[in-house]
Amino acid sequence: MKNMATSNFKQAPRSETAEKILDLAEMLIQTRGCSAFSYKDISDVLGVRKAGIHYHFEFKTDLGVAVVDRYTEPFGKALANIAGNKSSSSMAMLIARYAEFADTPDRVCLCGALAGEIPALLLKLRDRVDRFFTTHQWWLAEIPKRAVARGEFKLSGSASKTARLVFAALQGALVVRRTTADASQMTDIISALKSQLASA
Amino acid sequence: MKNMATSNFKQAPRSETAEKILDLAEMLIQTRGCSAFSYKDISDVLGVRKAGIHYHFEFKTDLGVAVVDRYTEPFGKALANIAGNKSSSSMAMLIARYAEFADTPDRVCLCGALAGEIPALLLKLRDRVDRFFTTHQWWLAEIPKRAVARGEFKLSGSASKTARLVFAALQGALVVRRTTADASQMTDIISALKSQLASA
DNA sequence: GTCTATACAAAGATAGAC
DNA sequence: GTCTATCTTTGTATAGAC
Repeated sequence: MKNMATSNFKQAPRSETAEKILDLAEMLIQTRGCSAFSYKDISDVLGVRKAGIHYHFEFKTDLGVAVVDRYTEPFGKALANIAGNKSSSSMAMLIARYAEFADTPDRVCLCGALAGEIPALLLKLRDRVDRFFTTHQWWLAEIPKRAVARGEFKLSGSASKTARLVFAALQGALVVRRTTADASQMTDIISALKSQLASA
Repeated sequence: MKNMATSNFKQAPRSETAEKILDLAEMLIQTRGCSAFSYKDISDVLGVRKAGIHYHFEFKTDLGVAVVDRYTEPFGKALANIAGNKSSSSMAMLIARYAEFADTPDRVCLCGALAGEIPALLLKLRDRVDRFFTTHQWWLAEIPKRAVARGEFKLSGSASKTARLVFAALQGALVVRRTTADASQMTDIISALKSQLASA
């Protein structure tokens, strides 16, 4: 787990079209999943032929990897930021940040969406999803540990188990919310999570 | 929410081949998702042509609906059973049952998998997933309420909020576990969940 | 460097053989 | 009632035009 905090995915600067393709692909994966979207979905919107997309991203898996890398980077920064914050509510900040980041209606966490079809993905992409999850759960354990060290609150159970619960609940909440299209699905779960943590 | 407990999906008796198709489709949806599997995946195993599957299930959506209905029925019965049980550990039974039901490595909850690609599904199938989730969360609120009524334990927060947290955590746990292929992902979350509920 | 025309395979579904 | 042969559309990818 060494150097987990600083693992990064530096990205080459990209053309404007490439960024638009990434935007659309990200949205499509989050709403429909990776297998259910095609280059046509993207080319239709951009007004080029399907093959035009292949120039920017030769294979679909490459496109998927690029989307994940771009998605992952600011997320990791936000977590590091929260961990460094010395104020008294880092855990709440963390949950809020997480919820907000995936706050677009109909979207789940990008990596949550991909995790749902892991066996259908090529290894390269699978690894990215795996890494995203591992990193996040590491942070979710690390942040409360630091808060405890600062005397912010006490921890009853194991930090890593609690971290896993929080992470799973957030990922699951995004999925459940989608079926009912009911925003309270998300807010209820977050409030339950907070009150559980407060008493821990 | 009336009659939620008894909503049922009666099923016509089916040929042996049809049952085999359902078995395979269920497995494929749980591992790869609905969009990522095709009739060919099934016909290859069964040793018939793709069109042979279409005889048993004319459209892919029909197959999906049949899979969900078959999956849903015993699940609902198990929940009703647990709710009726007068022993002292219904909540634990519930969680155990839930975990066990989806205990096959690499599989997530069937409806969790489908929820991940809701916008890519036809309405008929979407409704089934929606109903599964609604029913389950109803039970997850109802079961602790009954336990409280029997003096099994006290409830600090709202029952329905807690129910939503439990449900989301279990769904999320199944997804997260898959990426890491680490069984402790599931057991850690369940144990964290139980200890949270015990203190509630 | 950017895109179009085209190829090739796989998808879902129909019509008809047994 | 059960399955095969076949059709059409869509999906991914290559080769080549501008």
